[in-house]
Amino acid sequence: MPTFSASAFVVLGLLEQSGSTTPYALDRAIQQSIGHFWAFPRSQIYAEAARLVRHGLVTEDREGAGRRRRTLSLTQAGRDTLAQWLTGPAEHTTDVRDEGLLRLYFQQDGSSGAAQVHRLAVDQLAAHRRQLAEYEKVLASACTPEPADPVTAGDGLRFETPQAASLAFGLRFEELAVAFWTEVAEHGASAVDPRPQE
Amino acid sequence: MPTFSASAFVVLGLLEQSGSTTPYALDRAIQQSIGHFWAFPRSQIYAEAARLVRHGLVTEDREGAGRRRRTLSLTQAGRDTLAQWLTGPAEHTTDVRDEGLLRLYFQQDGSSGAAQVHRLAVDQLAAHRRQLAEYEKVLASACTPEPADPVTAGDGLRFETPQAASLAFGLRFEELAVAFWTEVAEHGASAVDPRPQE
DNA sequence: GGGTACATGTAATCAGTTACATGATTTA
DNA sequence: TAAATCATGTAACTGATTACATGTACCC
Repeated sequence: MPTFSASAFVVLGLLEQSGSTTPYALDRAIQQSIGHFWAFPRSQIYAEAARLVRHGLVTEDREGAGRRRRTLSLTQAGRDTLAQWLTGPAEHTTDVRDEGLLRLYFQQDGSSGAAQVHRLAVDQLAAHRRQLAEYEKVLASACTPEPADPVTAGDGLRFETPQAASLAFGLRFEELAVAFWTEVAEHGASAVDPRPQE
Repeated sequence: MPTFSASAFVVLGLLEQSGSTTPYALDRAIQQSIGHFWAFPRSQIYAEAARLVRHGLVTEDREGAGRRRRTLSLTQAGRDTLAQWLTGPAEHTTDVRDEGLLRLYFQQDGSSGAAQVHRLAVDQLAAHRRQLAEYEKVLASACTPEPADPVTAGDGLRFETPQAASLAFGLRFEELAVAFWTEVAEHGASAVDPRPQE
Protein backbone atom coordinates (compact mmCIF):
# COMPACT_ATOMS: atom_id res chain seq x y z
CA MET A 1 0.00 0.00 0.00
CA PRO A 2 1.22 3.49 -0.72
CA THR A 3 2.20 5.93 1.93
CA PHE A 4 -0.21 8.76 2.48
CA SER A 5 0.52 12.39 3.02
CA ALA A 6 -0.70 14.47 5.91
CA SER A 7 -3.22 16.04 3.55
CA ALA A 8 -4.76 12.63 3.08
CA PHE A 9 -5.28 12.39 6.82
CA VAL A 10 -6.95 15.74 6.90
CA VAL A 11 -9.64 14.28 4.69
CA LEU A 12 -9.81 10.96 6.52
CA GLY A 13 -9.90 12.64 9.90
CA LEU A 14 -12.66 15.01 9.00
CA LEU A 15 -14.68 12.25 7.45
CA GLU A 16 -14.45 10.29 10.65
CA GLN A 17 -15.54 13.27 12.69
CA SER A 18 -18.50 14.13 10.55
CA GLY A 19 -19.62 10.95 8.83
CA SER A 20 -20.28 11.37 5.12
CA THR A 21 -19.88 14.80 3.65
CA THR A 22 -19.30 16.70 0.47
CA PRO A 23 -16.00 18.20 -0.61
CA TYR A 24 -17.48 21.60 -0.10
CA ALA A 25 -18.37 20.91 3.50
CA LEU A 26 -14.88 19.58 4.06
CA ASP A 27 -13.51 22.80 2.70
CA ARG A 28 -15.56 24.83 5.13
CA ALA A 29 -14.44 22.73 8.05
CA ILE A 30 -10.83 23.07 6.98
CA GLN A 31 -10.96 26.83 6.63
CA GLN A 32 -12.16 27.24 10.16
CA SER A 33 -9.89 24.85 11.91
CA ILE A 34 -7.22 22.67 10.43
CA GLY A 35 -6.41 25.09 7.68
CA HIS A 36 -4.62 27.18 10.26
CA PHE A 37 -1.95 24.58 10.78
CA TRP A 38 -2.25 22.56 7.64
CA ALA A 39 -2.78 24.78 4.64
CA PHE A 40 -5.09 22.96 2.25
CA PRO A 41 -6.75 24.75 -0.63
CA ARG A 42 -10.14 23.72 -1.85
CA SER A 43 -9.13 22.45 -5.24
CA GLN A 44 -6.79 19.96 -3.62
CA ILE A 45 -9.68 18.35 -1.82
CA TYR A 46 -10.90 16.94 -5.10
CA ALA A 47 -7.48 15.58 -5.96
CA GLU A 48 -7.01 14.10 -2.52
CA ALA A 49 -10.45 12.56 -2.43
CA ALA A 50 -9.89 10.97 -5.84
CA ARG A 51 -6.63 9.46 -4.62
CA LEU A 52 -8.29 8.07 -1.52
CA VAL A 53 -11.09 6.59 -3.57
CA ARG A 54 -8.55 4.99 -5.89
CA HIS A 55 -6.91 3.33 -2.90
CA GLY A 56 -10.16 2.21 -1.37
CA LEU A 57 -10.06 4.33 1.78
CA VAL A 58 -13.05 6.38 0.81
CA THR A 59 -16.11 5.78 -1.29
CA GLU A 60 -17.88 8.41 -3.28
CA ASP A 61 -21.39 8.68 -4.39
CA ARG A 62 -22.46 11.14 -7.03
CA GLU A 63 -25.70 12.81 -7.84
CA GLY A 64 -26.86 11.82 -11.30
CA ALA A 65 -27.82 15.30 -12.44
CA GLY A 66 -27.53 18.97 -11.67
CA ARG A 67 -24.32 19.86 -9.95
CA ARG A 68 -23.31 16.24 -9.69
CA ARG A 69 -22.39 16.58 -6.08
CA ARG A 70 -20.22 13.94 -4.44
CA THR A 71 -20.77 12.47 -1.06
CA LEU A 72 -17.69 10.98 0.51
CA SER A 73 -17.60 8.32 3.20
CA LEU A 74 -14.89 6.38 4.97
CA THR A 75 -14.46 2.70 4.29
CA GLN A 76 -13.25 0.34 6.97
CA ALA A 77 -9.81 0.43 5.39
CA GLY A 78 -9.94 4.20 5.67
CA ARG A 79 -10.80 4.06 9.35
CA ASP A 80 -7.99 1.60 9.94
CA THR A 81 -5.42 3.66 8.10
CA LEU A 82 -6.41 6.73 10.05
CA ALA A 83 -6.21 4.93 13.38
CA GLN A 84 -2.79 3.64 12.48
CA TRP A 85 -1.53 7.10 11.60
CA LEU A 86 -2.88 8.57 14.79
CA THR A 87 -1.07 6.08 16.93
CA GLY A 88 2.07 5.81 14.81
CA PRO A 89 5.26 7.83 15.23
CA ALA A 90 5.00 11.54 14.48
CA GLU A 91 7.39 13.26 12.19
CA HIS A 92 8.36 16.73 13.05
CA THR A 93 7.52 19.09 10.25
CA THR A 94 6.79 22.71 10.84
CA ASP A 95 6.90 24.58 7.57
CA VAL A 96 6.04 28.22 7.62
CA ARG A 97 5.57 30.54 4.70
CA ASP A 98 5.13 34.09 5.75
CA GLU A 99 5.67 36.73 3.14
CA GLY A 100 5.83 39.52 5.69
CA LEU A 101 8.79 38.05 7.51
CA LEU A 102 10.47 37.36 4.21
CA ARG A 103 10.18 40.98 3.20
CA LEU A 104 11.40 42.12 6.55
CA TYR A 105 14.43 39.92 6.17
CA PHE A 106 15.41 41.57 2.93
CA GLN A 107 14.89 45.17 3.99
CA GLN A 108 17.94 47.32 4.16
CA ASP A 109 19.22 47.99 7.58
CA GLY A 110 20.11 51.42 8.79
CA SER A 111 17.78 54.38 8.83
CA SER A 112 17.34 54.51 5.04
CA GLY A 113 14.82 51.70 5.08
CA ALA A 114 13.03 52.71 8.26
CA ALA A 115 9.93 54.05 6.55
CA GLN A 116 9.57 50.87 4.46
CA VAL A 117 9.91 48.73 7.51
CA HIS A 118 7.33 50.76 9.33
CA ARG A 119 4.81 50.48 6.55
CA LEU A 120 5.36 46.75 6.31
CA ALA A 121 4.87 46.35 10.04
CA VAL A 122 1.64 48.32 10.05
CA ASP A 123 0.25 46.17 7.24
CA GLN A 124 1.20 42.92 8.84
CA LEU A 125 -0.12 44.06 12.16
CA ALA A 126 -3.53 44.80 10.74
CA ALA A 127 -3.69 41.42 9.02
CA HIS A 128 -2.69 39.50 12.12
CA ARG A 129 -5.16 41.43 14.24
CA ARG A 130 -7.88 40.37 11.87
CA GLN A 131 -6.75 36.78 12.11
CA LEU A 132 -6.66 36.96 15.86
CA ALA A 133 -10.23 38.18 15.95
CA GLU A 134 -11.19 35.20 13.79
CA TYR A 135 -9.70 32.80 16.27
CA GLU A 136 -11.48 34.44 19.13
CA LYS A 137 -14.76 33.91 17.37
CA VAL A 138 -14.06 30.28 16.51
CA LEU A 139 -12.77 29.50 19.95
CA ALA A 140 -15.65 31.13 21.73
CA SER A 141 -17.77 28.16 20.71
CA ALA A 142 -15.13 25.61 21.73
CA CYS A 143 -14.50 27.16 25.13
CA THR A 144 -15.99 26.06 28.36
CA PRO A 145 -16.14 28.15 31.51
CA GLU A 146 -13.63 27.49 34.23
CA PRO A 147 -14.25 24.28 36.16
CA ALA A 148 -14.96 24.77 39.84
CA ASP A 149 -12.32 22.24 40.90
CA PRO A 150 -9.51 24.25 42.48
CA VAL A 151 -6.87 21.62 41.78
CA THR A 152 -6.95 22.03 38.03
CA ALA A 153 -8.27 25.58 37.91
CA GLY A 154 -5.99 28.31 36.62
CA ASP A 155 -7.00 31.68 35.36
CA GLY A 156 -8.89 32.19 32.15
CA LEU A 157 -10.77 29.77 29.98
CA ARG A 158 -9.95 26.16 29.41
CA PHE A 159 -10.50 23.72 26.62
CA GLU A 160 -11.84 20.27 26.79
CA THR A 161 -10.78 18.70 23.55
CA PRO A 162 -7.58 18.21 21.58
CA GLN A 163 -9.28 20.05 18.73
CA ALA A 164 -9.67 23.13 20.84
CA ALA A 165 -6.13 22.84 22.13
CA SER A 166 -4.75 22.92 18.58
CA LEU A 167 -6.77 26.00 17.87
CA ALA A 168 -5.46 27.56 21.04
CA PHE A 169 -2.00 27.20 19.60
CA GLY A 170 -3.12 29.12 16.55
CA LEU A 171 -4.48 31.85 18.72
CA ARG A 172 -1.26 32.15 20.61
CA PHE A 173 0.62 32.29 17.37
CA GLU A 174 -1.43 35.25 16.26
CA GLU A 175 -0.85 36.95 19.56
CA LEU A 176 2.85 36.45 19.05
CA ALA A 177 2.65 37.93 15.57
CA VAL A 178 0.69 40.92 16.82
CA ALA A 179 3.20 41.56 19.57
CA PHE A 180 6.12 41.22 17.18
CA TRP A 181 4.83 43.54 14.49
CA THR A 182 3.72 46.04 17.10
CA GLU A 183 7.27 46.26 18.33
CA VAL A 184 8.60 46.61 14.82
CA ALA A 185 6.04 49.28 14.02
CA GLU A 186 6.81 51.24 17.14
CA HIS A 187 10.54 50.94 17.40
CA GLY A 188 11.77 49.74 14.05
CA ALA A 189 13.37 46.41 13.33
CA SER A 190 16.49 47.33 15.24
CA ALA A 191 14.58 47.42 18.50
CA VAL A 192 13.30 43.86 18.40
CA ASP A 193 14.45 41.92 21.36
CA PRO A 194 14.49 38.17 20.83
CA ARG A 195 13.06 37.38 24.26
CA PRO A 196 10.92 40.21 25.53
CA GLN A 197 9.48 38.12 28.30
CA GLU A 198 12.69 37.54 30.19
CA MET B 1 6.68 40.71 -17.61
CA PRO B 2 5.42 37.82 -15.56
CA THR B 3 4.64 38.05 -11.90
CA PHE B 4 7.16 36.41 -9.62
CA SER B 5 6.53 34.31 -6.58
CA ALA B 6 7.99 34.92 -3.16
CA SER B 7 10.38 32.06 -3.81
CA ALA B 8 11.83 34.03 -6.68
CA PHE B 9 12.55 36.88 -4.31
CA VAL B 10 14.30 34.57 -1.93
CA VAL B 11 16.83 33.90 -4.67
CA LEU B 12 17.04 37.50 -5.81
CA GLY B 13 17.37 38.79 -2.28
CA LEU B 14 20.12 36.40 -1.35
CA LEU B 15 21.99 37.14 -4.53
CA GLU B 16 21.91 40.81 -3.73
CA GLN B 17 23.19 40.17 -0.24
CA SER B 18 26.02 37.94 -1.25
CA GLY B 19 26.97 38.88 -4.79
CA SER B 20 27.41 35.90 -7.10
CA THR B 21 26.99 32.46 -5.62
CA THR B 22 26.25 28.87 -6.42
CA PRO B 23 22.92 27.17 -5.87
CA TYR B 24 24.49 25.13 -3.15
CA ALA B 25 25.61 28.18 -1.22
CA LEU B 26 22.13 29.60 -1.60
CA ASP B 27 20.74 26.44 -0.13
CA ARG B 28 22.99 26.71 2.89
CA ALA B 29 22.01 30.33 3.44
CA ILE B 30 18.34 29.44 3.16
CA GLN B 31 18.54 26.58 5.64
CA GLN B 32 19.97 28.81 8.29
CA SER B 33 17.76 31.80 7.90
CA ILE B 34 14.95 32.32 5.47
CA GLY B 35 14.04 28.69 5.38
CA HIS B 36 12.45 29.16 8.76
CA PHE B 37 9.75 31.40 7.41
CA TRP B 38 9.81 30.53 3.75
CA ALA B 39 10.22 26.81 3.26
CA PHE B 40 12.28 26.27 0.15
CA PRO B 41 13.80 22.89 -0.64
CA ARG B 42 17.12 22.62 -2.43
CA SER B 43 15.89 21.10 -5.63
CA GLN B 44 13.60 24.05 -6.17
CA ILE B 45 16.54 26.39 -6.25
CA TYR B 46 17.52 24.97 -9.61
CA ALA B 47 14.05 25.40 -10.98
CA GLU B 48 13.73 28.90 -9.63
CA ALA B 49 17.15 29.94 -10.88
CA ALA B 50 16.35 28.61 -14.34
CA ARG B 51 13.15 30.63 -14.39
CA LEU B 52 14.97 33.78 -13.35
CA VAL B 53 17.61 33.25 -16.01
CA ARG B 54 14.90 32.76 -18.61
CA HIS B 55 13.42 36.11 -17.64
CA GLY B 56 16.73 37.88 -17.58
CA LEU B 57 16.84 38.70 -13.87
CA VAL B 58 19.82 36.46 -13.24
CA THR B 59 22.74 35.28 -15.31
CA GLU B 60 24.42 31.97 -14.89
CA ASP B 61 27.87 30.88 -15.69
CA ARG B 62 28.83 27.23 -15.78
CA GLU B 63 32.05 25.40 -15.33
CA GLY B 64 32.99 23.55 -18.50
CA ALA B 65 33.96 20.30 -16.85
CA GLY B 66 33.80 18.31 -13.62
CA ARG B 67 30.70 19.03 -11.62
CA ARG B 68 29.63 21.77 -13.98
CA ARG B 69 28.93 24.14 -11.18
CA ARG B 70 26.82 27.22 -11.83
CA THR B 71 27.54 30.68 -10.60
CA LEU B 72 24.53 32.92 -10.40
CA SER B 73 24.57 36.71 -10.46
CA LEU B 74 21.92 39.40 -10.49
CA THR B 75 21.38 41.49 -13.57
CA GLN B 76 20.29 45.10 -13.34
CA ALA B 77 16.76 43.98 -14.18
CA GLY B 78 16.98 41.57 -11.27
CA ARG B 79 18.05 44.28 -8.89
CA ASP B 80 15.23 46.52 -10.09
CA THR B 81 12.59 43.84 -9.73
CA LEU B 82 13.76 43.09 -6.22
CA ALA B 83 13.73 46.75 -5.21
CA GLN B 84 10.23 47.10 -6.56
CA TRP B 85 8.99 44.10 -4.62
CA LEU B 86 10.56 45.34 -1.41
CA THR B 87 8.83 48.68 -1.64
CA GLY B 88 5.57 47.42 -3.11
CA PRO B 89 2.46 46.42 -1.18
CA ALA B 90 2.75 43.32 0.96
CA GLU B 91 0.25 40.55 0.79
CA HIS B 92 -0.58 38.79 3.96
CA THR B 93 0.11 35.13 3.67
CA THR B 94 0.99 33.02 6.64
CA ASP B 95 0.73 29.37 5.76
CA VAL B 96 1.69 26.88 8.37
CA ARG B 97 2.02 23.14 8.00
CA ASP B 98 2.63 21.42 11.26
CA GLU B 99 2.01 17.73 11.40
CA GLY B 100 2.10 17.65 15.18
CA LEU B 101 -0.80 20.04 15.57
CA LEU B 102 -2.68 18.18 12.90
CA ARG B 103 -2.36 14.93 14.80
CA LEU B 104 -3.33 16.60 18.00
CA TYR B 105 -6.45 17.91 16.35
CA PHE B 106 -7.58 14.45 15.38
CA GLN B 107 -6.88 12.72 18.66
CA GLN B 108 -9.86 11.42 20.55
CA ASP B 109 -10.90 13.50 23.45
CA GLY B 110 -11.60 12.05 26.84
CA SER B 111 -9.19 9.95 28.84
CA SER B 112 -9.00 7.11 26.32
CA GLY B 113 -6.56 9.00 24.13
CA ALA B 114 -4.54 10.56 26.94
CA ALA B 115 -1.51 8.33 26.51
CA GLN B 116 -1.38 9.00 22.76
CA VAL B 117 -1.60 12.69 23.36
CA HIS B 118 1.14 12.53 25.90
CA ARG B 119 3.49 10.67 23.61
CA LEU B 120 2.81 13.07 20.79
CA ALA B 121 3.51 16.01 23.04
CA VAL B 122 6.79 14.59 24.26
CA ASP B 123 7.95 14.00 20.68
CA GLN B 124 7.01 17.44 19.50
CA LEU B 125 8.56 19.01 22.54
CA ALA B 126 11.90 17.38 21.86
CA ALA B 127 11.84 18.48 18.24
CA HIS B 128 10.98 22.07 19.06
CA ARG B 129 13.63 22.19 21.74
CA ARG B 130 16.18 21.15 19.16
CA GLN B 131 14.96 23.83 16.81
CA LEU B 132 15.11 26.42 19.54
CA ALA B 133 18.72 25.54 20.26
CA GLU B 134 19.45 26.02 16.55
CA TYR B 135 18.05 29.52 16.62
CA GLU B 136 20.04 30.38 19.65
CA LYS B 137 23.20 29.39 17.86
CA VAL B 138 22.35 31.29 14.69
CA LEU B 139 21.25 34.36 16.58
CA ALA B 140 24.29 34.44 18.80
CA SER B 141 26.25 35.67 15.81
CA ALA B 142 23.62 38.22 14.81
CA CYS B 143 23.27 39.62 18.31
CA THR B 144 24.95 42.71 19.60
CA PRO B 145 25.41 43.53 23.25
CA GLU B 146 23.08 46.03 24.81
CA PRO B 147 23.75 49.60 23.72
CA ALA B 148 24.80 51.96 26.50
CA ASP B 149 22.18 54.55 25.58
CA PRO B 150 19.54 54.41 28.33
CA VAL B 151 16.80 55.80 26.11
CA THR B 152 16.62 52.76 23.86
CA ALA B 153 17.99 50.21 26.30
CA GLY B 154 15.70 47.49 27.55
CA ASP B 155 16.67 44.22 29.10
CA GLY B 156 18.34 41.46 27.17
CA LEU B 157 20.01 41.46 23.81
CA ARG B 158 19.01 43.54 20.87
CA PHE B 159 19.31 43.21 17.15
CA GLU B 160 20.55 45.67 14.70
CA THR B 161 19.23 44.45 11.40
CA PRO B 162 15.90 43.46 9.91
CA GLN B 163 17.47 40.07 9.18
CA ALA B 164 18.05 39.46 12.83
CA ALA B 165 14.61 40.71 13.71
CA SER B 166 13.01 38.13 11.43
CA LEU B 167 15.06 35.42 13.03
CA ALA B 168 14.00 36.68 16.42
CA PHE B 169 10.44 35.97 15.38
CA GLY B 170 11.42 32.42 14.60
CA LEU B 171 12.98 32.06 17.97
CA ARG B 172 9.89 33.32 19.70
CA PHE B 173 7.82 30.93 17.68
CA GLU B 174 9.87 28.02 18.91
CA GLU B 175 9.55 29.24 22.46
CA LEU B 176 5.82 29.32 21.99
CA ALA B 177 5.84 25.78 20.65
CA VAL B 178 7.95 24.56 23.53
CA ALA B 179 5.64 26.17 26.05
CA PHE B 180 2.57 24.77 24.34
CA TRP B 181 3.76 21.18 24.09
CA THR B 182 5.09 21.30 27.61
CA GLU B 183 1.64 22.13 28.85
CA VAL B 184 0.09 19.39 26.78
CA ALA B 185 2.67 16.89 27.99
CA GLU B 186 2.14 17.82 31.60
CA HIS B 187 -1.58 18.30 31.79
CA GLY B 188 -3.05 16.75 28.69
CA ALA B 189 -4.76 18.58 25.90
CA SER B 190 -7.73 19.42 28.05
CA ALA B 191 -5.63 21.68 30.24
CA VAL B 192 -4.45 24.01 27.53
CA ASP B 193 -5.47 27.52 28.24
CA PRO B 194 -5.65 29.75 25.19
CA ARG B 195 -4.04 32.70 26.91
CA PRO B 196 -1.73 31.62 29.71
CA GLN B 197 -0.21 35.04 30.10
CA GLU B 198 -3.35 36.83 31.17
C1' DG C 1 44.04 4.14 -2.06
C1' DG C 2 39.38 3.02 -0.14
C1' DG C 3 35.67 4.73 2.62
C1' DT C 4 32.83 8.50 4.13
C1' DA C 5 30.91 12.72 3.93
C1' DC C 6 30.12 16.79 1.29
C1' DA C 7 28.80 19.01 -3.09
C1' DT C 8 26.18 19.22 -7.41
C1' DG C 9 22.91 18.25 -10.81
C1' DT C 10 18.86 15.89 -13.50
C1' DA C 11 14.50 13.75 -14.62
C1' DA C 12 10.21 11.72 -13.37
C1' DT C 13 6.53 12.11 -10.59
C1' DC C 14 3.38 14.22 -7.54
C1' DA C 15 1.09 18.07 -5.26
C1' DG C 16 -0.81 22.69 -5.52
C1' DT C 17 -2.61 26.76 -8.04
C1' DT C 18 -5.21 29.42 -11.33
C1' DA C 19 -8.59 30.18 -14.22
C1' DC C 20 -12.59 28.98 -15.70
C1' DA C 21 -17.43 27.08 -16.18
C1' DT C 22 -21.84 26.12 -14.47
C1' DG C 23 -25.78 24.98 -11.10
C1' DA C 24 -28.52 26.51 -7.13
C1' DT C 25 -30.33 29.92 -3.86
C1' DT C 26 -31.25 34.19 -1.94
C1' DT C 27 -32.71 38.87 -2.22
C1' DA C 28 -34.01 43.32 -4.25
C1' DT D 1 -37.08 37.87 -12.65
C1' DA D 2 -32.48 39.77 -12.66
C1' DA D 3 -28.50 40.30 -10.05
C1' DA D 4 -25.72 38.67 -6.60
C1' DT D 5 -23.91 35.14 -4.03
C1' DC D 6 -23.03 30.59 -2.74
C1' DA D 7 -21.94 25.91 -4.17
C1' DT D 8 -19.55 22.65 -7.19
C1' DG D 9 -16.50 20.81 -10.45
C1' DT D 10 -12.67 20.39 -14.20
C1' DA D 11 -8.43 21.05 -16.82
C1' DA D 12 -4.12 23.24 -17.76
C1' DC D 13 -0.27 24.79 -15.73
C1' DT D 14 3.33 25.70 -12.37
C1' DG D 15 5.70 24.47 -8.33
C1' DA D 16 7.58 20.88 -5.13
C1' DT D 17 9.44 16.22 -3.88
C1' DT D 18 11.83 12.01 -4.60
C1' DA D 19 15.08 9.27 -6.23
C1' DC D 20 18.91 8.92 -8.38
C1' DA D 21 23.68 9.75 -10.40
C1' DT D 22 28.13 11.54 -10.18
C1' DG D 23 32.12 14.63 -8.75
C1' DT D 24 35.36 16.15 -5.12
C1' DA D 25 37.72 16.38 -0.64
C1' DC D 26 39.14 14.54 3.58
C1' DC D 27 40.97 11.15 6.66
C1' DC D 28 42.62 6.72 8.17
